Amino acid sequence: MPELPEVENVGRAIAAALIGRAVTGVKAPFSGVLGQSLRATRKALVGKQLADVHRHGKYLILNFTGEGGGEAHLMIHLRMTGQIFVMDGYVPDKHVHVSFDFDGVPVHYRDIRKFGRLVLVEDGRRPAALDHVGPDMLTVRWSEWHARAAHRAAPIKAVLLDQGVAAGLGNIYVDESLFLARVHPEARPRDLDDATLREVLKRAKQVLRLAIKHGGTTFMNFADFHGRPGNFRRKLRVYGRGGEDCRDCGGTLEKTVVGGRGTVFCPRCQS
DNA sequence: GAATACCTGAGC
DNA sequence: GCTCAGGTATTC
Repeated sequence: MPELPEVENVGRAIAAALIGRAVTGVKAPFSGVLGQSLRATRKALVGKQLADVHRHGKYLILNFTGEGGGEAHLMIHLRMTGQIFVMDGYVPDKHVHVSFDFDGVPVHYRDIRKFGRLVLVEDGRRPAALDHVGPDMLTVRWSEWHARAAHRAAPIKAVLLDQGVAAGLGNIYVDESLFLARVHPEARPRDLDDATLREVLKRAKQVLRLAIKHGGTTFMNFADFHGRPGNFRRKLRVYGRGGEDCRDCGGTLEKTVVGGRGTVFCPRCQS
């Protein structure tokens, strides 16, 4: 499941491989993942070159510029199973829904569940589509996050997943952050003191940074650009380990549902 | 603020 | 053949 670290790595890979190259063609065997028609997408992108790649939370925005100064901005959200491949010899299968040609370099968008979207937007950094999305989790300041989160009565896990508070955490890294901060997923932010909340934010940023460094987590579907899995999975402390031993205290990790999501935590360490 | 729709593959 | 997984938009 791509969350902020996986999206960051995809964005970096796209930037490294494609900046300076122009879109020369777009095909879409399944155009349902496009926010606009294939025709409109072609019209906006063909002939323009990739100038930079911007990430906000789990959203990527590819910014294009044309010869005559025209611009286009393609916002990508991979949701659950979206992948982008730029590999020599890659043969698209039935899950590849859109393929771009960048001056002869093929770029494929693959998405088993078709949840992801590639949408043309009007702005390269803060399009209207992101109005309801909070600041990026990696860079949000304590004061800003505190103002948005500290009064909330919902379980802290739900608040961390709420992209309107701060954007980027998904189910994996929320469970990991709360374990590292030693906070119970059902604890309510308004009942927690500032030192504890500060610890949660600090640990969330720490786990995101570390996961970026390790190429992200491959659990079900994530693979980088070249088809390689991320290797953060072996660093996971709780996610996917329900019923197994806590790596800190040796107790048994518990699996429950919080805010409608599968949740793993250590009842002894996170009290 | 909670339930539902969107999808498909994996694992019973 | 059924259930589960889950990010987000939408709807109650």
